[in-house]
Amino acid sequence: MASFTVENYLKTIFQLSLKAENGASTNAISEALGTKAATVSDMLKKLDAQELITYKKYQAVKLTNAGRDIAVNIIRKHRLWEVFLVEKLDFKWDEVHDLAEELEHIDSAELVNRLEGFLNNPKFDPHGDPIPDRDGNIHRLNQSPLTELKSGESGYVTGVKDSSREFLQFLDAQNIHLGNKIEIVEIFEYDKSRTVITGGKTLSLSNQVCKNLYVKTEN
Amino acid sequence: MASFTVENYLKTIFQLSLKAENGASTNAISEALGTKAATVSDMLKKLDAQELITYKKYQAVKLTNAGRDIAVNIIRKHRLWEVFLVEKLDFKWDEVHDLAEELEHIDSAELVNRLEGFLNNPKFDPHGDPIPDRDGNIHRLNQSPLTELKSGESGYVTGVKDSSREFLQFLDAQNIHLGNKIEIVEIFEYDKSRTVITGGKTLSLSNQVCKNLYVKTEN
DNA sequence: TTATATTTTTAGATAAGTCTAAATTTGAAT
DNA sequence: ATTCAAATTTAGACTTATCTAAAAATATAA
Repeated sequence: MASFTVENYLKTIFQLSLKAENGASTNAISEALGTKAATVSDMLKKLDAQELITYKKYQAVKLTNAGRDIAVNIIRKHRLWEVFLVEKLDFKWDEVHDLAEELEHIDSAELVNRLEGFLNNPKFDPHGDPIPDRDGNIHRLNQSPLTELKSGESGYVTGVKDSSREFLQFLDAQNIHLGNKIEIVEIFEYDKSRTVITGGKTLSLSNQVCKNLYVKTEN
Repeated sequence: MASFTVENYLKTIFQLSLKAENGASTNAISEALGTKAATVSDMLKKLDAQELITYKKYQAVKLTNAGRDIAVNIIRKHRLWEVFLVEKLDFKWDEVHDLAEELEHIDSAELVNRLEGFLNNPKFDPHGDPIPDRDGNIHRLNQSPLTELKSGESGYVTGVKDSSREFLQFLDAQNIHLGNKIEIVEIFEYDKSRTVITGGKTLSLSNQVCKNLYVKTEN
C-alpha cells in the first residue's frame, strides 16, 4: 500500500497535470506540497522506480495508470468525506478541506463505498467538484466561468475554481451558493467588473470573482 | 502533536495498565503493538523525555496525566467511530476494529465532538465499552462476567471482555447481542459450562464464553 | 543462595522522508 | 551564440521508527 506521503505526491501530480498538459514540474510539486525541490527530486526517482510515474531528469513528470488510479481514489475519498462533513456534520464548505486531507488516507474501499451510499451517491463535493466513481471515472460538468457570460445572460452556480477559505467566505457573505441563479446585468469594461442579480439582490462582482465562479447555462 | 506511533504506544500503555495495576511492561507493550522489545525500550525513553510516561529502567511504565489525556482521547475517537461505522454504515460489530484503528488518529476535536452529536451522544461503543466524554472521564458500567451469576439468576448483556472477531461472530451465530436478557438455568460443575435461556432459546455456553460475556443484573 | 531462564536494555544498522549547500542542466535574453 | 538566471539534481546529513544480535539486569527455582 502507498504511504501517506506517496499518496500525497500522486494526488498533487494528478492535480497539477490538469493545469499543465505536459505534466507536473519539480518546482510546482514542491510548492504544492510545501517541501523543498531537492526532496521532490529524490522522491520522483522513487515513484518512477515503483512505476507510479514516468520520470526523466529535468522533465515534467506524468502519472502511469497505476499512479493515476491511486490519485483518483484519494480524490474520490477526499470529496466524499467533504460531503459527509458538510451534509451530516454541518461543517461549512470553507472548513472541510484540511479534515478531508486527513480522512482521504483512510484505507478501505468497503468504507468509502458504504459512505458513498450513506450520502446518497453524491456526484459533486460541496465546492462543485465531481466525485470520481469507484472505477476512477470523473464526470465533469460542462460549466464555464462567469466571465464567459454576456450581458443579459444567466446561469446557475455549479462550482468554484478557487476553493480558498477566503473566496468561499466571500461567497457566503454575498449569499452566493451552489445552485443559485446568476444573471449578468452589466459588464464594465473599465475594470471588467459585473453587476449581477442573484437571490433577488443586485451585486457588483469583480473580474477576479467572476473568473473563479463556474456556472452552467441552460442548453 | 503526537505522531501516530506515539498515540498508539500511549493507548496501548493505558489499556495494559487497566489489567496490571503496577503499569505496563516492555514485553507486554511489545506484544500488543507487534514490535520488538528493543524498539519499545527505545521508545519508552523518548516518551519519558516528553513527559508522557514515567519510566525507570527495568520497571513497568505508567502514563503521566498528559499521556493519559492523549490515550483517552484516542480511545474516545476509536469508540465513536465504531458507533458511526455500525449505526450509520451498517458494518457488523466484528468488522469495525481495524477501521477505527485508522480513524482514531484523525486530529480534530471539533470533528469528534460533532460526530458525537450526530450519533446522539452514545455512551457505549458497539461492544459495550464506555465512550470517554470530552473531558476524559470514563463512566464504567457496574457489570460482571456471566460466570458471576448463580443458577436461576439472570442479567442483561452489556459487553464483551474479548472483542476478537471470532468471539463476536460466535455470539452473532448464537443470536446473543447487547441488551439481550440471559438467564442461567444450570451450571455443570464438570466443565463449568452453563445452560442458559436467551431470546426464547435454550443454549449451552462454555465457561470461556461466560467469562468473556458481561451482564448487568437488576438492582 | 546460586544457577538458570526470562526480561529488558544497549549498540549498531536500516528505510522513509526530509533538509541545506553545492553542482549541474535548461532555457531565456541579449 | 553566449551568458546568466531559474530550475533541477546530487551529495551528505538528520529524524523517526524500526530491526537483529549481544549484553545486562531481574526473577525463578532448585
